[in-house]
Amino acid sequence: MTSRLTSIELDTLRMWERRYGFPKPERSEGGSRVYSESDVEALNLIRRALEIGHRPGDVVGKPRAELLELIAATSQGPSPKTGAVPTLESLIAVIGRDDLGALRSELRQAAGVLGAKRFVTEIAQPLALRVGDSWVQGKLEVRHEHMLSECLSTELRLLMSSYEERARAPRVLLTTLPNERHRLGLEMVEVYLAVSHVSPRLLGVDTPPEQIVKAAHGHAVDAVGLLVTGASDLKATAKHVRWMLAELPRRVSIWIGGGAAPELELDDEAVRVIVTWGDLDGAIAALRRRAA
Amino acid sequence: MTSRLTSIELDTLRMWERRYGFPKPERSEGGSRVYSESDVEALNLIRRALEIGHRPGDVVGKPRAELLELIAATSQGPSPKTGAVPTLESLIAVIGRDDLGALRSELRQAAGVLGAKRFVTEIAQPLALRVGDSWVQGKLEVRHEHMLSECLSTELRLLMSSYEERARAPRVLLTTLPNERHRLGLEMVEVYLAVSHVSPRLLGVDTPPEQIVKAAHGHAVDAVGLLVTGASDLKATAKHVRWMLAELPRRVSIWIGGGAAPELELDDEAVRVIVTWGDLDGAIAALRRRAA
DNA sequence: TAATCTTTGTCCAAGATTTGTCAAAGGACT
DNA sequence: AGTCCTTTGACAAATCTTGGACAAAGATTA
Repeated sequence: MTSRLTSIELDTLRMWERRYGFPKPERSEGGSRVYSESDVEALNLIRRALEIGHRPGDVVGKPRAELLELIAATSQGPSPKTGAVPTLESLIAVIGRDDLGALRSELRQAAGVLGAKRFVTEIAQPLALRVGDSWVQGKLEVRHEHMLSECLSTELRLLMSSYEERARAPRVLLTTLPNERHRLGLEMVEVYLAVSHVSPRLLGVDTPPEQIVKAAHGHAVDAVGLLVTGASDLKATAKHVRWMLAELPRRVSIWIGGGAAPELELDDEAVRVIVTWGDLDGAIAALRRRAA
Repeated sequence: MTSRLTSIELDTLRMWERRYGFPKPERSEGGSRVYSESDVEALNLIRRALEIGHRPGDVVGKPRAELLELIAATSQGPSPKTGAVPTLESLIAVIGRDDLGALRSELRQAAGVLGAKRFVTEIAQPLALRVGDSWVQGKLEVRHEHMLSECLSTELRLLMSSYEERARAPRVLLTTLPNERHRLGLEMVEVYLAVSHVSPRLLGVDTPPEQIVKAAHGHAVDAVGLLVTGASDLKATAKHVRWMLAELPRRVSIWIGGGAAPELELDDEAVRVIVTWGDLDGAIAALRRRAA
């Protein structure tokens, strides 16, 4: 029987057996190789180790425990708790050099040292702001902003992946209205909420109001968070929000965040305007009071 | 009476009886074979075992218990620890229920069991396709597609985070031209490239051509990969690509992927049209040959 | 950057075994 | 006669085995 269970080429298996002495299957009467279950399991681990960059000579033949350790080690990455946090200036310099590798590792390190919350408030948000400004001033270009967005997005999602869903936590749906495509801010809020023991439901950007309302029902959320930047059409946004206010149950409040949020001038007690991280803390506290 | 209940050729059954002594049916007065019910059952088990890849000589004649064990071992994975991979149907059902938590954990598990490459080609890409179709058919709604995009994006970036930068690997810049906002495909390609030991540089979507060219220089890439879906303006895209061909160094090739890629009809040896994963493999191989 | 060495996957060949299909010939029944 | 099933022999196709050879990818060095 060919061991197709591992999606490893037959020739490769033979070569490993010849060179490294593993796997060493039993033989049936005719001489055919019969692989044991533990061999198959080990081969699957080896395959994963190879995918993340290890070399066959180093991993083929190692015991299961060691393989598991290897895989776990790289998937979480070494998080040195020491070392200086990079400054915004140095990060901007790295971005200007198109140095993707350096940017990634600096951000990763900052996230490890500072923790999720401070990474968002002290690095991610101000850095995005400053790079945006630099672009306006002509010091950086669009591609630099794109590169930073990608890296920050990756880091933020990495941070998110370590948070477990909490059963009793209040839920907040995060999204933007049509024609508003700034996803980065949403992801920062997502992490911030997760750290604050609120369960965020990120729905992506550019979502029609009726879909937001349906999703609010489907996810049984306690609040809907919208991000509004200067790029949005304020009049259309205000109309959409008013429509949603009428459609949503009364216990669901609407959070409107972003620089352009105050300009909407929506006057309703179910609407909360959020500009600073402090405002967000306030909104979270209000949500908990209501729940209690 | 022929036992066609098993969809096994008559001659084959005879041969098995001759060679392995199984099945050994009773005879009617005239000498015709009369198969028992348990024989039929065993033959069906054997057929399943053969489909998995076992050889007739090894499985024909084995007792039922052993056959069941063999089938169970492979159908639910090599060991009890690694459970079954969720099917596309079950995933779509989870999405339709707005069950974010379940979707996340199913995807995470699938990625762990299948490995990065197979997760992309067997889960992420087909699932995105089917959910898109379901949306068109009215079975799912936009918010479901949004939710899936977010979850897939998270998983893909998680997979990316375990790859280490390779010094000598060829580099490919990944992005889309203006007004093309499908990022998910880009992220799938990013992971696929990383697995293939090519260093991807994801620049985000909606990037002006002159910025792409500058980034290609800044990152010193060997190829520029663009994703073109049906949503793109084909004429504008073709114009942009031709402009970039003139501006980029000759050694930098342009990869054009996505369903709408062939319709561009760009005839240039520096341009590679990529529709299937196999095409991508070919492009990677060509890149390596050129580098040597 | 280019040259060199090591590692590693794939391909090839020749031989042994396994395995499905075909053909021939005989018997039983309609 | 014609049909169906039987037994038996033969054989080609497929799959496995052991090795050798080689080119490509990666790491190392100058």
